[in-house]
Amino acid sequence: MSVTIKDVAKAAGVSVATVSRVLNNSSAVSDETAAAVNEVINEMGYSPNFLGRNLRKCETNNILVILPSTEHTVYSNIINGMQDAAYPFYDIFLSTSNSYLDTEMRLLNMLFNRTVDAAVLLGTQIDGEKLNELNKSYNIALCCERREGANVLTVTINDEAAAFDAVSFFLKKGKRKIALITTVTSAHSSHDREAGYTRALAAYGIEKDEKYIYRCSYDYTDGCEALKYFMSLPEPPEAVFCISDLLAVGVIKQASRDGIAIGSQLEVCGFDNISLSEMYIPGITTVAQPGYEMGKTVITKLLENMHKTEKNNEHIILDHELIIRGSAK
Amino acid sequence: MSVTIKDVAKAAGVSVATVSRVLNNSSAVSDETAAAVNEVINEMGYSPNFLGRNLRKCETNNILVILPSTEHTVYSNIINGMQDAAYPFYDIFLSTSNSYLDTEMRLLNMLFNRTVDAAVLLGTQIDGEKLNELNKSYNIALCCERREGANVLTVTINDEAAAFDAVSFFLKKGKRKIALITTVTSAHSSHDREAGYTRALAAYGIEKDEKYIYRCSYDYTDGCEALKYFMSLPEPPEAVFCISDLLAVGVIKQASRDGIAIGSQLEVCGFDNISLSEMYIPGITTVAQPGYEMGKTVITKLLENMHKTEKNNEHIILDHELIIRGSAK
DNA sequence: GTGAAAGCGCTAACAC
DNA sequence: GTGTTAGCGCTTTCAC
Repeated sequence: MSVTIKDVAKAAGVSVATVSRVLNNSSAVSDETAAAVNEVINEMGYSPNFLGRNLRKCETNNILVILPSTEHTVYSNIINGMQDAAYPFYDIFLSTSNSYLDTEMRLLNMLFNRTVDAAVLLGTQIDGEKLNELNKSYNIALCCERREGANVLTVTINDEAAAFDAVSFFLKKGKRKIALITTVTSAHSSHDREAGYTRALAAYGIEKDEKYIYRCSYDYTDGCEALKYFMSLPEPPEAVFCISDLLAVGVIKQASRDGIAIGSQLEVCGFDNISLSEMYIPGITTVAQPGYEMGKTVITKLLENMHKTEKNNEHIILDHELIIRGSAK
Repeated sequence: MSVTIKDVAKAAGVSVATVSRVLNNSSAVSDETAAAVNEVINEMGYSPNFLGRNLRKCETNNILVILPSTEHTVYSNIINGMQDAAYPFYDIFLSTSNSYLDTEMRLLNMLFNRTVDAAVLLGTQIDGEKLNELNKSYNIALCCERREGANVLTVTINDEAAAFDAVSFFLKKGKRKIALITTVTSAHSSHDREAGYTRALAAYGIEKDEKYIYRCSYDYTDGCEALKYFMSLPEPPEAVFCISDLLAVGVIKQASRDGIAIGSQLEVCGFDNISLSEMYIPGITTVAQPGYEMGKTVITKLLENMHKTEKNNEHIILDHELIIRGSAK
């Protein structure tokens, strides 16, 4: 196999303890010895075997991040924030669950078998009770999606308030027939966003009307179908609030096929501010989450938890922002 | 700490060796003993510590995949293919380098310190010579981007031929003034695609004209700038071949601002077939890479290499496909 | 079919 | 300031 600490010790004429001290910048070693050891390390191309180190120290300095998918660019900023918060003490491993509970649990084995010290879940299928149980024995956190009943460190925006703001934007401009496109999933953010939609309407004395609500999946083609449905109504909506940018894209794409003028005849607002929303024609008005900050925060707090006896299981809420573009000016 | 194999052995009244045999489904253990041990394992909620196992076996069953970024959805299918090829024997860890050589080397430490058994690089900054050196001591592979001088297992499409096909598509339709938008990076695919562009023109007796070539970065705003430049020419191009879909998006976005009709007045072809290219208005004609198959292939071949004495360092080339959409019919 | 024991590479407590 | 040594949790060889 490869060169070990023993080989280095022998070649440098010192004990393995001394080599270990040099590796860990332990103070109690003379400059000359350190220099000599380092020289041997370089000469031999020695790299410490972390399996030995980790076993001994009972920690790996690795954090697992489970993404629902890499299909969406929503997570990009979050990941950058996470990596910046972790560096240089921890490494972030990304893995994707494709939103399957099975896959999530399989990935969490890395937590159970000590391959990683902690895990962050971005949109999990695991229920609150199970999360609480996991949180007793392991270091976990949620990001982007809260989970009902989970008393676990969580970082999100206030989805209800964000949706309220988006829909209020339409209302303030005089729109009254406002549709909603949402998803039929267990994702809590969808429910919260619908609640914000409902509250905004109520604030203007408008009752939620199920015929203006289209419930579907996440795909952009669902947005296309939604638009067809809305336009088939006797009184089509004047504005559509979508709980994701991808759905908004579908709406606009279908509108372009059907000759409906987006921004004038029909206004559209998305959610997430993925890079696509700026690039699309027209640009898509949307709600931005502070992704980088969310990622940085969740890792920072998680690391704190890992080095404390008493865990902080708070739900941290960061500020959202409405980004106005061509689809709803 | 947590429950160990020793605890299980004691509770089950057997030796640790027997517990280990049960864990590894070793044949030489009686059914009764196995059942008893498994019961204790479940009761105690025991999960083997992989640090111990991995140290002992000198392998982790983890593979590191270094992505340039998670900003782009190009990699999504590739990753799915990789995971399917690895499952259930290996886990795939994703990590992003943001195309920094420093970060790549830092991530490769996981290879040196035995945190992972192998690494796959999707677009690396590391030069061929260094890759060859790494390939001597470690298990590595390239995917998507070949590297000049690297005699390392590599899976790509034939970028030169793909670009040739795309540009030939324009030529066959009678277009003669065909522009190219490419990137000034070390990415080999860009050079190969430019070579394909040049060869296609030459096949029609057209000499490459630098005024029809715009060299920039990867961002979609570069595509916007490129279009402005091309339209400022005395004889603007009739078609534009972009080495990425994102650049094509920029071109089309700017065209919509400037009132240039895409698909008729100007045709545009991208590269990669990211999901956006289907969703855009108009849909973007582009070159598709067989992402899933590429990911599956590179992991399959890499695993073969890891269990052989003689490494297979071949360059595997998979088939590309031209996808025709509204931006160039 | 089962157990005893060595040892993977490393760190850290203890001795000097 | 440095060396000796135990031991982290596991697998595996060798006895029996």
